[in-house]
Amino acid sequence: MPPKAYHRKLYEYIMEEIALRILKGDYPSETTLPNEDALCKEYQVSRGVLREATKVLTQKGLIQARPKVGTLVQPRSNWNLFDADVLTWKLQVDGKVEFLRKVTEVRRLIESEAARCAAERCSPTEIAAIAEPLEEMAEMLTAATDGSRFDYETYLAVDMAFHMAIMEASHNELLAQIGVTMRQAVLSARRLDIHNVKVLQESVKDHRRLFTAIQAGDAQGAYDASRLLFDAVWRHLPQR
Amino acid sequence: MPPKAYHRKLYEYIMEEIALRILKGDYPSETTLPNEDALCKEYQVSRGVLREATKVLTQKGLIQARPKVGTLVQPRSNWNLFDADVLTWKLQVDGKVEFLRKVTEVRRLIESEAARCAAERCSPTEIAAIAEPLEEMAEMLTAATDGSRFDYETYLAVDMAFHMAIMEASHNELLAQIGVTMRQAVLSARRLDIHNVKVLQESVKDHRRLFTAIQAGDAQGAYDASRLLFDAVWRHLPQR
DNA sequence: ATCATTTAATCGTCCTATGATTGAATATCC
DNA sequence: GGATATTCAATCATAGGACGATTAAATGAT
Repeated sequence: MPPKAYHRKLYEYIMEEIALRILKGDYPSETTLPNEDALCKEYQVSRGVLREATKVLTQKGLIQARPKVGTLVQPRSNWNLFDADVLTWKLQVDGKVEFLRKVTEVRRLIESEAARCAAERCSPTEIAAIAEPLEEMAEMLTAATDGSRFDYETYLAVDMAFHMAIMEASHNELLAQIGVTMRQAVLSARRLDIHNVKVLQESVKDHRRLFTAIQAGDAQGAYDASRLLFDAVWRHLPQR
Repeated sequence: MPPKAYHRKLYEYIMEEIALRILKGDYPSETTLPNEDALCKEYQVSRGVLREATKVLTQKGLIQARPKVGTLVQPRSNWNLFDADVLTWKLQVDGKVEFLRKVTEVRRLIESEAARCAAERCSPTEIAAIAEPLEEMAEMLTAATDGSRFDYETYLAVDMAFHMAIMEASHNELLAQIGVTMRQAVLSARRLDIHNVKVLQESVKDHRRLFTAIQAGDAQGAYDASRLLFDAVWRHLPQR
């Protein structure tokens, strides 16, 4: 069953397989998974591999093994929501819009605060690291006036670099990591989202305003600009 | 070596053992751990157990295994900071004060926002769930005027219950989980901190103000009250 | 000197056997 | 008959050994 083409480790494949089945409800909460031997047969892997997969899933809060009774699927309230994988899985197959709104709520909170901190604390080097992807974004969009040859994937990567640079500049690695993880989770889940170049061109103005405020050391301005950006994100969120 | 008294699983013991040695610098960043056979001998466990431990540590971002070269200790920038274990370990043996300040910074951000959301959204049931531990806190402190028989551990648990109830009432499980995890990490790391009953009695007023605002649906008031509480925490943080 | 080949170290995977834990069935005793 | 102790069986937990896959480094060929 395990396709030869995967370069990921076998246990990662099995882990995701089981996780998705839990997410989809194939293995309902509060019930037990098939026992280890059965799972090994089903997925055609050794017990060692299976156990590595389940250990990690345990750590993510999806399951909990007990001798004699089996491996229990944990209720959603136990899931480790700021595990990058869980977040991605949940956004992909689960509640969709409602949860996405909650993630966005937290992202706005975190990233705006990071912007404020960045304005207060960042160094010239860090300012340059923020400026560079910003310029690239602007270039890509002006070059895209003809409508065609616009590489959306690349644009997303550059946009990500811009925001990551700001979070790094907050000098609070905890803040940065929360923000980056959530941004990545959302990115991978909603890839093909805003294809409207015009909307993106609008948003560049706001990006630039955010950068200018950080550069000027204007903490409140940076905070406000970041909130503004998220207001736009909020508006483009799918409506229920 | 593994003490028989542990009820934790063996791999958890080994995992923590290795993690702490990484934290303490016994296994420096960018170097490789001893190979699997050597580690098995050293810790007197089977390879399966060792591998379960390393899989989880990989997931936490502390190490990364590659064939032929070995298991590399990852730089701190790769560590999964909002993994509850990593957070606890880091607070226990690592940078201490500086990192604690950063955690507190994020906690204030998260918990205050949660308080705001709770004020806007919480149900009567949830209000009751917040009120109960608050009353208990007050009782414990008034009963403690004689100075002696004050159970600090219990008090901490009740205080935790109060704040957890608020975060639950935010109706954003993501927000709640970030807040709760950080609070627990800090709790286990700094247990014996404020033993001054008088300080606690002061803080009850602020707790009550926070509760009243939530009960009244006063979002801004709840937010402000929460910030005030954290200002007090901030003042009692060890000075460098 | 450059490139291809071989080698060896290490992790990756599989297999089988045995131990430990614990819920449930059974037997014992009052 | 009911409570308590005992036995049983299912499941995970741990051990140990064997072989495969990957790849950095040593070696050899051009």
